[in-house]
Amino acid sequence: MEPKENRTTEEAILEAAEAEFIEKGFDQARTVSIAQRAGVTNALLHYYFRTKEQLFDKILDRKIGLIEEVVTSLFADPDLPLKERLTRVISRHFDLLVANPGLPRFLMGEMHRVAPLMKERVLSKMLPALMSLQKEIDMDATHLLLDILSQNMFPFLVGPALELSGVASEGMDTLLEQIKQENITIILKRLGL
Amino acid sequence: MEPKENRTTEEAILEAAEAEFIEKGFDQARTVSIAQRAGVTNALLHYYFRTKEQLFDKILDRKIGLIEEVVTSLFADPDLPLKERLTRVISRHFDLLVANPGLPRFLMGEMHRVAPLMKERVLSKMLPALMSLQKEIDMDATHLLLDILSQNMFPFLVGPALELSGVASEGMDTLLEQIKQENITIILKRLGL
DNA sequence: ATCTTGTTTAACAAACTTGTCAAGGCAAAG
DNA sequence: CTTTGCCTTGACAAGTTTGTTAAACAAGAT
Repeated sequence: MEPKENRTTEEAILEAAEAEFIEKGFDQARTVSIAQRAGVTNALLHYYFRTKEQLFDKILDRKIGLIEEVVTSLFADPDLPLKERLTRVISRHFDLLVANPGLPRFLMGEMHRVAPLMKERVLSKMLPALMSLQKEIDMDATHLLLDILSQNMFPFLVGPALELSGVASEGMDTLLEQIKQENITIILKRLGL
Repeated sequence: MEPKENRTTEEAILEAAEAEFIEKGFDQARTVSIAQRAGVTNALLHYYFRTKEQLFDKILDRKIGLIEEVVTSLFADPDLPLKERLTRVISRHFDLLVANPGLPRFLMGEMHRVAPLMKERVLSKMLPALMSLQKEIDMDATHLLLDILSQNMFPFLVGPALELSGVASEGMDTLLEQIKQENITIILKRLGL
């Protein structure tokens, strides 16, 4: 018999798992809670994904994939002006975070699980881009990249806790856009661009 | 009868708890493990500190206290030149992190527990200093402060994971000093100082 | 010496969580 | 219709972890 076209339940579980894991982190996430969210029993969850960790890894894979996309954008348009390339990287990275506001906190909290995969899949792809970038700037390229990540991620790390200095959700869109532009300006200014 | 002078066991438990909590976070921390580290039984731990959460709160109090110290240094020498004051704040904050390298990761991971206490004890004290600082600079003072925190904390957040770009522990001291000076320069340059 | 108060221990229970199992259901193939 | 293979379920077991309890212990007060 052909594999039945029952992606729905599997997808439902994956979506529920993604929400739960990002919301609560691996430790606080409960498999039964995920199953409930997906509208299935816990046994079914374990039927599709043997263990909690395997389910987690599936989710992690998805998210790392998103970051890979941004990283590969470092290669794109290799003969565009440096200023323009950096602007795009910062912008795309920030947009990624806007679309996944919980991602920074999730990755940071699960760093010990994330690091190996990150090193293997992302850092290796980043290396050539970093090497060529290094030829164009004075400061250490790795350090620059870390600063970009830092500056972009930090609002999302502290934001949920401090409610971004009391700003409600109304002006959120414009505030985020403002922060993004600011981050771009700051990085470019540091390189004298 | 006067309270017996048996601070030793209580302190031992507190120290063990601090190590365990910062090392593993609240969820992964085990009360029995803390008790073992302190060389006592788990029952004794619960005798001194009723619950795991109460013990955690005691530790959190200590750490928040450290941050309070740095924050209050914003008030110190109110008629020192702005440049000098900022330099001191960045420097003291960075030194605090050097002395407590696990603190950023700990605070970030436990943000949901940290945030309320942080808001009440630290942010309130920060407000007057921020108001007066705002009169002296163009950009948003809160944003500036977040950037300072961001820039200082990030190396400690990603450091343990990436091994700080492969740098071993030998050159660590000088590397940290280098990063600190860099952070100071970057912030000052942004303000045109 | 005995009482009292704070300390310490071993054993225990209660709750929670992950993961398994045996059995039934359902839809297409034969 | 029956077989076959995936899907689904309820009940359950096994392990962990927090927190309690009753009883013993040490030492100063009376």
